[in-house]
Amino acid sequence: MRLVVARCSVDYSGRLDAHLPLATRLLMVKTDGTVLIHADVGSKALNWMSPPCTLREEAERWTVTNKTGEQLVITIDEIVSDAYADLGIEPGLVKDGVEAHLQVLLAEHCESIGAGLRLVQREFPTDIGPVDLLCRDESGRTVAVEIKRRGEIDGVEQLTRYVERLDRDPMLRPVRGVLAAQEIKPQARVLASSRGIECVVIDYDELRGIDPVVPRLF
Amino acid sequence: MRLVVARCSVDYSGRLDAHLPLATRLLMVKTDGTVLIHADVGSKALNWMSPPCTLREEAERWTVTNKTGEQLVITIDEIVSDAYADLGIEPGLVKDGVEAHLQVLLAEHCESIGAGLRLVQREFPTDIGPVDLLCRDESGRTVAVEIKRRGEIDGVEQLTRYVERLDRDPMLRPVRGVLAAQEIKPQARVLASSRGIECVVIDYDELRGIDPVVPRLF
DNA sequence: TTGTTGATTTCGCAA
DNA sequence: TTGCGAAGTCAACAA
Repeated sequence: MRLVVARCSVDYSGRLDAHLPLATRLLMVKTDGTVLIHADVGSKALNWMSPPCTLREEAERWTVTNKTGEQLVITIDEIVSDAYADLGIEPGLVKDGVEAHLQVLLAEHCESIGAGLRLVQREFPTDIGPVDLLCRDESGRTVAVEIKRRGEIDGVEQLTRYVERLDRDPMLRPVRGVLAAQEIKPQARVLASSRGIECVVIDYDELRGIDPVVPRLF
Repeated sequence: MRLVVARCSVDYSGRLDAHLPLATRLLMVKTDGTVLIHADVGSKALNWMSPPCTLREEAERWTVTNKTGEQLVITIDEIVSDAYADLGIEPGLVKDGVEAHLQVLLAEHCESIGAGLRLVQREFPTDIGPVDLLCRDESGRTVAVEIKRRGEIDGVEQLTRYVERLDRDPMLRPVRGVLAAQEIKPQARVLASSRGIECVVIDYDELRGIDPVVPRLF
């Protein structure tokens, strides 16, 4: 990785056009071709080019291009420092607690979504995409469950489409919908209510505690 | 800005849990508190903490926390280098070609959306949010236009809600919907069709060429 | 402070 | 390769 601190101006032309006036910034050039331009504030780079891309370095003009024709032109006014660091390989990030884990746990413990719920199938296919969980309740009625980490309006819309679709199948009808999430936004709750969709808040830690089918990753 | 290259392992606990095994990485500490951890590949940081947050630095343990209780713990095994650079203030990024520009241009040139279309109002308010453009067609029928850079399912859902809402107003009824975007995804097209919503693809460069009402920014 | 929406979103997975 | 959905999405802006 090469770390250059330089006074520079930048022009990006691609999906949109963007321009950075002359100022001192950090230019990060990675081994895979990635170029990132950072200011001393903010968690996001001001400008960047994602790999695969190539850097052509001239005297005071760096040009980074990718095969889709996007271009990043860095005009160097003054190099403040220029350092190289050998970082070696990256073992990679391990994550725990994403939507996929929640789905696995809820499939194993349907009763956390509603008393007496039994799993029919995970990722039940419909012609507009798979429903997260298809279940039956105590009375044998079909229940379509949409799982989200955070329940928002989009999730309610998505579930509405699934329920509408499944409800056309005489073998499944009548179908009710349940939105299960670790957190449900007020607006989503209102919309769900008006659509006859039930909202259930899931406690991930509690759920993981019931039965450690999926051991902690670290 | 402080740039530290170090062999370290990292644990994040907050919206999820994440772990980085021991390896050499770049630690970027910005003046506003931002901490970013970069490997030598990829355009995204492996781990980070966004401001406002505070860094507590102990011998071999850096702890970054924010007020919502998220925590980033960096365990330092070995410091390879530690440098400081004064970047000064950032004048900021100037952009051209985002959705807002598209809306301005289309408001000026409704005929690009459909022959004979006349603008009634931009950002026409409804009780569920503003419609991008409200127009009338040649026959005097109300047309609600939703503008997106990329037309996807969300945009169709959004427009559907607006049309449904506007259609309740006797002064506007009957209302038809048009999704105008530089690019429209197949699934969005299918859903739009089933909802009776028209899709129009807009050429931004051509549109800007018609009449340079909005001069180029740089 | 909360909510909504756009983004050069990025990223991963599956068809 | 393309399409689609999740993300610690982030960040700007309005209420």
